[in-house]
Amino acid sequence: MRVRFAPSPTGQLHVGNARTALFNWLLAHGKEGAFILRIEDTDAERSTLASELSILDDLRWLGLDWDEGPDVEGPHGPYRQSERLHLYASYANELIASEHAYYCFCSPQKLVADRQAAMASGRPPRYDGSCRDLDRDQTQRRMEAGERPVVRFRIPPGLDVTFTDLVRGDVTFNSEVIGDPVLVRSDGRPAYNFAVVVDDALMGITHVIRGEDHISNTPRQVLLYQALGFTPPQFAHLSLVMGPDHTPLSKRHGATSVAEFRERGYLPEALVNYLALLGWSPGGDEELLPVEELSSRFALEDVGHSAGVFDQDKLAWMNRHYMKAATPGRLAAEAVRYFLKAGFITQRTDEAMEYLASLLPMSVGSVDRMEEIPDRVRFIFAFDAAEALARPEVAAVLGEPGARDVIAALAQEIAGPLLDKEAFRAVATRVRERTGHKGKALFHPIRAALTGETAGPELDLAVPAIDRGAALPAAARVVRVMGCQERVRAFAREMGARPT
RNA sequence: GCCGCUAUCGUCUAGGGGUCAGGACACGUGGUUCUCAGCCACGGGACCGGGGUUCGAAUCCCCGUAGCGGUACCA
Repeated sequence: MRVRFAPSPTGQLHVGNARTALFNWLLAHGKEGAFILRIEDTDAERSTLASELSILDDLRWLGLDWDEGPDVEGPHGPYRQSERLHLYASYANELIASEHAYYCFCSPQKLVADRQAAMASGRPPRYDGSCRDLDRDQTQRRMEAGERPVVRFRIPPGLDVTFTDLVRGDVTFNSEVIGDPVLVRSDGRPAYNFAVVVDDALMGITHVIRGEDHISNTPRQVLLYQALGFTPPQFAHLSLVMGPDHTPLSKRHGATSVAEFRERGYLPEALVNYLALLGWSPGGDEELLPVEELSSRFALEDVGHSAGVFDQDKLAWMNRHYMKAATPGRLAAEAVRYFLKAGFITQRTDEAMEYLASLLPMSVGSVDRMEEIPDRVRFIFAFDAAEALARPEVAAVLGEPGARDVIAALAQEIAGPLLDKEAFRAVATRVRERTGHKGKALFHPIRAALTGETAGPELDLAVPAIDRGAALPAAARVVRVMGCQERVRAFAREMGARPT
């Protein structure tokens, strides 16, 4: 089995295309087939090398490695269509010689006019065949006169073309609705339908798994395989990915490219797991499956037929799951960029990374993506008593019964750094004994004074995290963290300046 | 317009001539907790419409309808 993914390098890798790549990869991986990457860059105006590089990068990030492709090469290369032009030219000549194809001199203007006329009268819009029967001399003369013809494929009339789609079953098109497609453009570059057939045949592709938008191209490709003397591969067409409003997933629905999801802090295994289940079901009740499990269970027969809506909420849920499953060290490596961006860390030193790793378990269960983590622990790095008290919800805590007493007592009881849960508990106990307040009346004011917030991670974790941060040397390159003792004193001072 | 594909909770889906139509996300309620989030429990929620075949249709067939795709010298 040989499958392929053949993107056009005209932008970033869209999640819909990533899913197509993934389904191909899962199939090959589960059946020990080969996964080939081919770059379809015959559209010179829109193709860029930067886009090719970013697509390769995104594929690698997702873990979809390929056996043959533009960077690794292989026995069927080159793997960029722009480097295979001689092959298309040679097969085009062969088709012209066998009269499966012919030169066409019709102007674009005529084609547009014909198409409009056909639509207006309710007929299928297709090429009218004006140049089908030009004789060799005429063709020769016009080419010598400087006209640049296209090469068209001769579609046999009145023929039902049926192919078996591995997802949908038999699909039939009548050749009457298919106009003679352009194989080679007037500038000599091959058109998609031609290049794809030549390449898939020459590269020995056995299963073409692609988006449903190609299903109506398939009959002309099947005919082309036959004319060229190649055996057509098996086809499977995947339904498309939609936005919540059931229109094709696009920018206005939010993130659509793999690069964007990566930037926002989704883990690749979360995106892979989510995408695998969009349009395919492994059958059982479990949905959180490692990639090896996905590939061993994947089968085209179990792929759904209908378009699927991309559900950001479910992706977020899976991402939470994989963030919780990841080790702190891995998470720190993945999330450090967001801390650098927030300015909480200024350099990736070993101490900074270690400190980060210690912070992540308390914050990771409550965010959807890694980019949200710094905000969840912002209280550690950006404490300011005056600012905190200026906020209504924090000021309101002071109005709770006994809150001022608790804070005053806390200011006296904290004698040094609270480096672990036990140290914090001991202080909290002494404050409780001194003030007689417990539960919410005790912890709510403590939270306000120590974090400057009214909500956040549990204090057992948050408080030691603050003082461990405060104990970090300047060389750790973590922004200065104010310790708990200093915090509560500052808070009490500000509180004193605000009478009840 | 023409051709093609598709149709089960809001979403992703399982199932498939007789089922209490199952699960997950989301949502609601309760519990846990100093708080938010999380976590746990419980709950509401679906077979596009109409015909036909059949003892029986969500399931098979036909016709509609709707959505999507194609209808290029884009891919």
